[in-house]
Amino acid sequence: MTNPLIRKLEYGANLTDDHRRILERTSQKRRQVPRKEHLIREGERPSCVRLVMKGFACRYKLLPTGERQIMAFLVPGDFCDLHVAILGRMDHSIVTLSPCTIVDIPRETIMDLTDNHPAITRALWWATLVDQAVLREWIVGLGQRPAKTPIAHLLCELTTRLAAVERVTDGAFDLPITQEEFADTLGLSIVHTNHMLMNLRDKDLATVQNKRAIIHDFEQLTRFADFTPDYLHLSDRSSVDEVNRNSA
Amino acid sequence: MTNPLIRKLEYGANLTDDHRRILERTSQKRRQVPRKEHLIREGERPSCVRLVMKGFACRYKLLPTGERQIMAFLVPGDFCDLHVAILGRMDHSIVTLSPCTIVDIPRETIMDLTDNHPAITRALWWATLVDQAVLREWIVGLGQRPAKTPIAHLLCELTTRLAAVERVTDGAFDLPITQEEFADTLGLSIVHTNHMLMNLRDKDLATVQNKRAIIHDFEQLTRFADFTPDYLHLSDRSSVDEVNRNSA
DNA sequence: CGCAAGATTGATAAAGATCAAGCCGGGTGG
DNA sequence: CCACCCGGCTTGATCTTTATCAATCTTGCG
Repeated sequence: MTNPLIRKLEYGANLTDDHRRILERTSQKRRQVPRKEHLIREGERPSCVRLVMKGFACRYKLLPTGERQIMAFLVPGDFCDLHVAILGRMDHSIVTLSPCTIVDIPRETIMDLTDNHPAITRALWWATLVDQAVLREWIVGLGQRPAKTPIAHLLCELTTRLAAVERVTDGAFDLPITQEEFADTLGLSIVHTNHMLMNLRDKDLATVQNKRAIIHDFEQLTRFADFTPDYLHLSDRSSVDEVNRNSA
Repeated sequence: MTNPLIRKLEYGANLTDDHRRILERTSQKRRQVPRKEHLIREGERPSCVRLVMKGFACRYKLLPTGERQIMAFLVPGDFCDLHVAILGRMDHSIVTLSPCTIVDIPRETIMDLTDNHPAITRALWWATLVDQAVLREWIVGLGQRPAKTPIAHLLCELTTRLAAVERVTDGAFDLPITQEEFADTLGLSIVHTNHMLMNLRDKDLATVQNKRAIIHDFEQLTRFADFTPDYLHLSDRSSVDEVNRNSA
């Protein structure tokens, strides 16, 4: 399995073998992190930038009512905190949703990359802009009522993002997200989230069970969710096509 | 009144007089745009980057149901589409909410800045990361129930952002946003939005009327909305303090 | 003056929350 | 090896929030 960071950045920049070698070198020293472990907490000023190589994590914020709002899912190839290199202070926390393989890249390495490799800088820049586009799309989803659509939309998005880093086979992929975590993402109660997921199952669109998602009909699901992948800016459509083919 | 772009970027970077002069030069050629005019539409690939100098605009997306979701308010000093320089294609539209003064900066000028002025690049980078943090905070707000808090939170945010570019005097500022636009932002009906705004008025926290917002008690309002300005990364707190002083 | 956009008010209906209970599956200790 | 226990999923009943529809009011403006 290829390096998911490199795999992802290929979509946003024309990398040379040289660039690939440099990126490969930065993501050498890996470590394992168990489930439900914090990767970073609100308020911290880390000296490393973390990168997810394997597993799922999420950004979240705790509310004074004790509820938590999840603001992003991090999948292989995603940076946890590239932005703190500039902003300094984390304004939210990140926790693993499954056992993860993490790479820590020293801030100096990032600085070196951005000073000396414009193409890589551009690629990293691109990655954060895609993250931004995803946030905008989530806002669109959360504003929506009724709640059936957003959950289907989220599944479409995850399918597409994971396909881009080759984590989807035969229209199915590991999805270590509990219904409570879905609920915290969509701002719904657990009960209602359950209803919505069963609704998708009843409609033969997708089954989310046993930490695995099976997309029965991606075509139909995208129509149901009014999903268009353009905001993910994965102009190379091959992986998306692959999902279509496999779930057909 | 100073250039709002420069005023804002001062929060994120240490600019020299040289930098200020360069930025001042890029934002020379201004044009007026009436209310409800599109600045850019989904799908376009503009050759200029647009910057708001005066007035309000918003990012939005239209849903197939005909509803619209507003994803960001643009105030003086904000870029409309800095990101298309990298991503290429707009994945949403931008429309003015009031008459606006706009600056068009050719893409080449931006490229020149990013090639030759690392400090300015860093400042622009910082600005987009702050935009990203704002999007995350909106997600937190939209996930929230009941809906009283998010609307108050939005008012706190606008107060703080506008104070940072000196658009707040005596705890009051121009706010050319209709209740329908608030509704499209918060994912609420117009009627309910109206109730929530009146609720804030009844509580003597804030009055939004006649395209103007009056913050009666910023201290109380922030407590009510559980607002902390840290995500705006305006580490220089002077303008925030000013709001407090003036609305006291 | 009169119109049109926007704000307000009231009555009814639907979406979704909350509370409560039962179920299922897999890990653990006796 | 089996009983039990716990986290997560499912189901049902009731209650709150918020939408929808409909009407009236207010205000800026030509």
